[in-house]
Amino acid sequence: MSNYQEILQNNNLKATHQRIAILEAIDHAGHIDVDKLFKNLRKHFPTLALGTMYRNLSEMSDKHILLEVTLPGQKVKYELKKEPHIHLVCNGCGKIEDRTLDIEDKIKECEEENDFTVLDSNIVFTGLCQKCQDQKKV
Amino acid sequence: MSNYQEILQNNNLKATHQRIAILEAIDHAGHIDVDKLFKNLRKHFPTLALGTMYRNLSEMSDKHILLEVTLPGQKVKYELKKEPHIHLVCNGCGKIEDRTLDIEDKIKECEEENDFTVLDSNIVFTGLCQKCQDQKKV
DNA sequence: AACTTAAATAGGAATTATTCTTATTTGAAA
DNA sequence: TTTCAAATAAGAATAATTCCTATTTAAGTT
Ligand SMILES: [Mn+2]
Ligand SMILES: [Mn+2]
Ligand SMILES: [Zn+2]
Ligand SMILES: [Zn+2]
Repeated sequence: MSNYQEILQNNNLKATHQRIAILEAIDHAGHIDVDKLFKNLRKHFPTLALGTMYRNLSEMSDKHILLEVTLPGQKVKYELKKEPHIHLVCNGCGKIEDRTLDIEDKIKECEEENDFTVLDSNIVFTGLCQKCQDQKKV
Repeated sequence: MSNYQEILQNNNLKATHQRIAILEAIDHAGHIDVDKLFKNLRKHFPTLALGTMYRNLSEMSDKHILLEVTLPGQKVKYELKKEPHIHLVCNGCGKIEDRTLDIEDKIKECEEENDFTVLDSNIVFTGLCQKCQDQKKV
C-alpha cells in the first residue's frame, strides 16, 4: 500500500480526498480509463466532478505520479507510475498484464544504428493469454 | 507510388476521389492526425466533409489499409499500412521516424515466460534525434 | 484549536471531437 | 447508357474535454 498523501505532497499537490480516491481506484483497477474511473468513484463519492477528474489525471500525469497507457484502438488508460514494464494485451478477454522485459540491447542497437538517443520506451504486445488460447482449442 | 485504386477495390471499397485523396495525403505526410489531414485536404477539396474523413479512416483501418499510430500524449495518427516497423519519436522536434528492429527473440522470450501468444507488437522509443542532440550541445 | 490563504473543487457553460441521419451523388458493373 | 448499392455532403445530435467562477478546503501559522 502506497502512501498517497506523501506522494502528493512530495509533488506539491494538496492531498485532497478526491486525489487520494483517484489514486486508490487506479491502484485497485491496475489500468483504467476516465469513464470507468469516474463511474467507480461516483458510487462512493457522489459529488465528484468530471472536471476534477480530468484536471487531476492531467496534473498527476505531468508530475509522473500517473502514467498514460495508450493501447491501439482503445481509450487512454491510467496506471500508477511504477517500475518500467511492457504490456501484454489479450485480444480475447481484453486483459492487460504488466511484464518486465529487458530490452537494453535492443535500445543500444537502435541508438547506434540511427544516431538517436532513447530516453523512454513504450512496448505493447497483443495476442492471446493462456486462458484464451485454451478456449480456442475446445 | 502505390496504386490506391487497386488497393481500395481489393478491399471491396469504391475508389472514390475522397478516399484516394486521403490515401495520397497520408502517404505524403507519413504520419498525420485527423485535423491536419482534414485541413490539408480541404485546400484542394473544399467540399470534403469531416464525417467522410472519420468514416473512411475507420473503414480503411478496419481493412488494414491504414494503421492507427498511438503515441503517448498525442492525438491518434494514421499511416499507410506497410512493413512492420517501430517508431522513433523525437522529444525535441517532434519528428516521427520509421525504423525496422528485429525483436523476434524478445517476442519468443515473452511468449515462453508468460504463456502468451504474441500476434502483434507496438514499439515506440522516444528521445532525441541527431539534430536535436547536437542543438543541446551548443 | 482557531485563523489565514492559496489551492482545489463542484457545477455548469463553452468548446471540441466524433457519430449519426438523410437527401443527393457517384463508381463501377451490366 | 442504364442501374443501383455504396458513398458523400451537410448539418444535427451526441460525446468528450476544457473553461469559468463562486465556494470550499488542506495545511501552514498563530
Ligand atoms: Mn502497466
Ligand atoms: Mn510508421
Ligand atoms: Zn485472454
Ligand atoms: Zn529532433
